[in-house]
Amino acid sequence: MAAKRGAEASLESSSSKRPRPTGGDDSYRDDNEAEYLSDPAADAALVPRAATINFSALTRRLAEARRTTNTVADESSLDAHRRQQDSLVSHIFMDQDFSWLHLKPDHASRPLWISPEDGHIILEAFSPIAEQAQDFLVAISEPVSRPAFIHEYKLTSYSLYAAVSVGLQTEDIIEVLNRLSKVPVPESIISFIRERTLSYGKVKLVLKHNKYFVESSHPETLQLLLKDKVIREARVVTQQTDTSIKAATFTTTKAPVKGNLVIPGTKEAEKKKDDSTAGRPGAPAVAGPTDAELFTSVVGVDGDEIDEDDDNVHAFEIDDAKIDDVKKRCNELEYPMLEEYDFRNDTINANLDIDLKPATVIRPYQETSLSKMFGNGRARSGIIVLPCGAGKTLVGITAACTVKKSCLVLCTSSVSVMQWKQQFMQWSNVTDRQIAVFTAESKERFAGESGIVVSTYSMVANTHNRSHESKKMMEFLTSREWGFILLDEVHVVPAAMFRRVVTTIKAHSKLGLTATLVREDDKISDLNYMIGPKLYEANWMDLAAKGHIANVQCAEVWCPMTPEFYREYLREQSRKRMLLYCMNPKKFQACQFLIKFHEDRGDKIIVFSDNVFALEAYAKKLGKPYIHGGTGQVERMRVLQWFQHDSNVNTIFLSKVGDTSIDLPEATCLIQISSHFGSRRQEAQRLGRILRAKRRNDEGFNAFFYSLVSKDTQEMFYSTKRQQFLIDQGYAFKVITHLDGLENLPDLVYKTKDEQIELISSVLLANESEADLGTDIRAGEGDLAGTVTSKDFGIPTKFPTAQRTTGSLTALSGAQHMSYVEQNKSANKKLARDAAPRNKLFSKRDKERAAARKESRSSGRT
DNA sequence: AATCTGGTAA
DNA sequence: TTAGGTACCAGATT
Repeated sequence: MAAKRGAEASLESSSSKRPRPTGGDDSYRDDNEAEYLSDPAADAALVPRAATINFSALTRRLAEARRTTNTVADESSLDAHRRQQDSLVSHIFMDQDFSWLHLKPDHASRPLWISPEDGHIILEAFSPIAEQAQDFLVAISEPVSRPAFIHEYKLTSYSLYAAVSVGLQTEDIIEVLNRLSKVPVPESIISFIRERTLSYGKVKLVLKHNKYFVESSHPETLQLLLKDKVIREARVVTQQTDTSIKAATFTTTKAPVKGNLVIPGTKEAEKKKDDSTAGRPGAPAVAGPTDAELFTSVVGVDGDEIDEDDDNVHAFEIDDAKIDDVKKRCNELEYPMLEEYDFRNDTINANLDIDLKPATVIRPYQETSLSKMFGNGRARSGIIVLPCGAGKTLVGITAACTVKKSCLVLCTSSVSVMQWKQQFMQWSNVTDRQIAVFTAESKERFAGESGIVVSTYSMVANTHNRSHESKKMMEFLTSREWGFILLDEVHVVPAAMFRRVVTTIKAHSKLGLTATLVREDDKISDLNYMIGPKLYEANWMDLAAKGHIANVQCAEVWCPMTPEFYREYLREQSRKRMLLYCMNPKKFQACQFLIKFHEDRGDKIIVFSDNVFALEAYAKKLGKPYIHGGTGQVERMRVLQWFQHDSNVNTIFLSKVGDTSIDLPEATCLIQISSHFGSRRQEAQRLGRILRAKRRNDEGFNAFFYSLVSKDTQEMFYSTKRQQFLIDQGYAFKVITHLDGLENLPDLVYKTKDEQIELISSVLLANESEADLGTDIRAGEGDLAGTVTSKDFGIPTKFPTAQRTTGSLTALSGAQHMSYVEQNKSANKKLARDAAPRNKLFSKRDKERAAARKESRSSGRT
């Protein structure tokens, strides 16, 4: 509803130029305008001046609208919260005035806006052709944010690199872009695309007959590269030169075509089985008539075949020891090398006779991602991004079954090693003898010349401190040549230690899989040359809409701190603060309430706490089983069994172990009570734990994700950061400031002051040196008035009335960019100073702590 | 098995 | 608006 308004507003015309509300320099706009007006070609295609875009007007209107609908709200944190949201909206909407861009006459049917400033692209996701447009945009640009109605993408060097590597051509990109755009594609963008794609995809790194070749269909490009010192020195000059005439110094061969390569598990594979005759040559890998329309008809996913069909390619050999340098160097020279493996013509490495089981059929998006990988009949190295629960494993297995060579699978933990093996057995026809596991416990080896090895990054990356068996195994791994290496959770690979696996293992092609291609450091872009470009990235919302993954309702629950508790918080150092806000009794109660509520609905609930101390305290108090790193294997299994099969155990508590290293059964509700700072990855990974729960519910949500946040603490800030990834995927976080009925919950924990004090003292006694515990007395803060009712929360009746923040531009588009800063810090300090007499407990504790500070911490695990 | 150490990620 | 505290893994020891 609100979003509809936003859509209309964005088409609103604004006839007069107006100064940008944010102030700032206006001059650039006038310059641009003059330039545009002076272009007669552009003018001809234009509609009257009246139809122009004005984002700033839109923004202002929305702000006004909100102000009037929301008179109740006082100058409160909720208000400040909104202000913060506004400031987080992409600056396109705030600072820039694009009223000088001229709409095409039929702009209404075209879904794109393109910013001439920085290559941002705005997609109207409600457009009838949005889906096709999305396919295209995902191929050429980086998704920035994809909430419900308005998507934002950005053209970057890497995204164009990826586009070229999946076979798109420069002019096609420009043409399709122009077709989809409401305004003529700005010259600045066109030249950016030309400039970038010119060199991209022109050079390939190919491993042939055990030798690495730099290959290109443009000999002049190779010559250009050889001018570089690093590359020249890495070149291997063979005495015996090829007789080809075309480029005297290079080897020249026929470029391969896709021919009749068929990816198993696809519809095409089905058809082929029926045909008794040989497959038709040139049949497109992407048979999906689903995206046949706009995108494929214009561009053609296999466009590069046509291009290369009759071309010759040229190559020179390089020293395999210097591969990494060359790759890096090429990247710097803006000639990133695509890595491709011509596995069908590899006669050196033994084939591995595996295939998907006949009954296995892969889903359309899995097929699409694989077709990007195998589009030209070779295996391209790169990364596929799919949400958890969307079948990443099957994509990997299918790829392995397509390549049919020896394959190394690396994952992060030994648990997922077992899972991979199990999945391989389940989906494909590998035999037990062909697949080997290499972990701390078991060091198997496959029988025969070829096979699959599954291992962990740390097993392969560690150099010293190896057991004898491991050493021997590593020799085996490094000495042989792998056709295919599968990197599960690739986002970990840029880590200093793990990145070495890419160079120590000789593999012809690499496929990285991940759900969350983000890191909190800046190393994620290293993957571009270490592994390859991002070949495909699924839109979570799309998959949810189509029923492949669960439909999740996300909410952030604000739990007020009690005054005494908050006072402690203000006095404490950062480390202890964390414990204070984790153990906030209000949070305790909220947690209890939510568990009760969802257990009554019949949900299976997982509660996450990063903090083991808090984890234990919560779990014990609420009488639920828990698992953390220190929990023994036997105990783990027992608890998981209960959770899975016993209808009396519907809730478990998990520490960080649950993030990666546990094979979690299905759950439908997830509650987070403490987490690792601002890690977007962790947040997304945790959410992924409930995505598998796809009850094929036709309407509404079937999974729930709550973040419990102590109000007015740093947690608010981190929480905002953490959500960013999910918000960009289109998830909307609702803010709940009040859980209705919480006070009336029978046997509510820590209801009385006495109980709360008791909690404090028991905690202090138990664990003074290791961790501090929060304290508190009683909630006092009045909740802020919100304006939206529980209906907006999407849960029928009975659910606690949710009060949440209302719109803002982001809300209109479905996202709530939430931001929180501690307001008025000086006031906080004052509060701490003027603190009423603290509980006696504290002064005693202070003394004790001062004494204990000298002693080094003797903390251990439980 | 339980526990310690060292190394690693986020 | 970054450093550091925390938990996990592998390997070795009794």
